[in-house]
Amino acid sequence: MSRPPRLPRRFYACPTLEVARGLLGATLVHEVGPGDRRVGRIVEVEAYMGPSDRASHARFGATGRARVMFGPPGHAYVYLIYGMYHCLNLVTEPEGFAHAVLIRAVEPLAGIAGRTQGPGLVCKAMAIYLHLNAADLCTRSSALYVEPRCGPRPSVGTSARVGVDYAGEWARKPWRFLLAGNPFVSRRPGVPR
DNA sequence: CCACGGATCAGCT
DNA sequence: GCTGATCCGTGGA
Repeated sequence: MSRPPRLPRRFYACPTLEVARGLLGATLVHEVGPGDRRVGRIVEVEAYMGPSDRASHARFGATGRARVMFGPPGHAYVYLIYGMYHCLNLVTEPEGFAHAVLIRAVEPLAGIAGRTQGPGLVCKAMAIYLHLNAADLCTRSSALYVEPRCGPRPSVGTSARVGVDYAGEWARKPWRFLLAGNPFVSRRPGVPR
């Protein structure tokens, strides 16, 4: 019995906007333990475009928590936000570029209890915490990984990124991508809560 | 050392 | 629409 393939490192090494679009419809898997396999379809992501992107944690350089983004692609960047939620990013582009894609929402497929419409809720529902920071998504044994989308290319909507108003013109870049009309997207494009 | 604010969310007005 | 919860990285003194 063969398992579905994991997205390989060469997928993550591609230009970040391509990776972000390519992740939509793909399947995020966290094998927490025996009998606990949490699976969700990625329906909303955001691209963070390196040190020059004033909305990115990489804007301060390869220091502190952001160091993982400067490392090789295909690794998880997990951080604590507001002292109580976690956010999952997937590191993209070749080592040194510090680009990443934030997973903002998934559609529950298996093993998930609770809401998943927002980056903090995704991590809570899928038990993704700091222990997975810097985890490699591309090895055969990794507990966290992404399976490629199967089926036709989905209809993709875009908007400005959420919660980065402090970043000036960078906040207006259309680097949020979502499955148009999917009910598990965190909020409608352009419509505040 | 201390102050500030954040890639969030739930709950309340 | 606004606010509080609660930790940690950054930047200034």
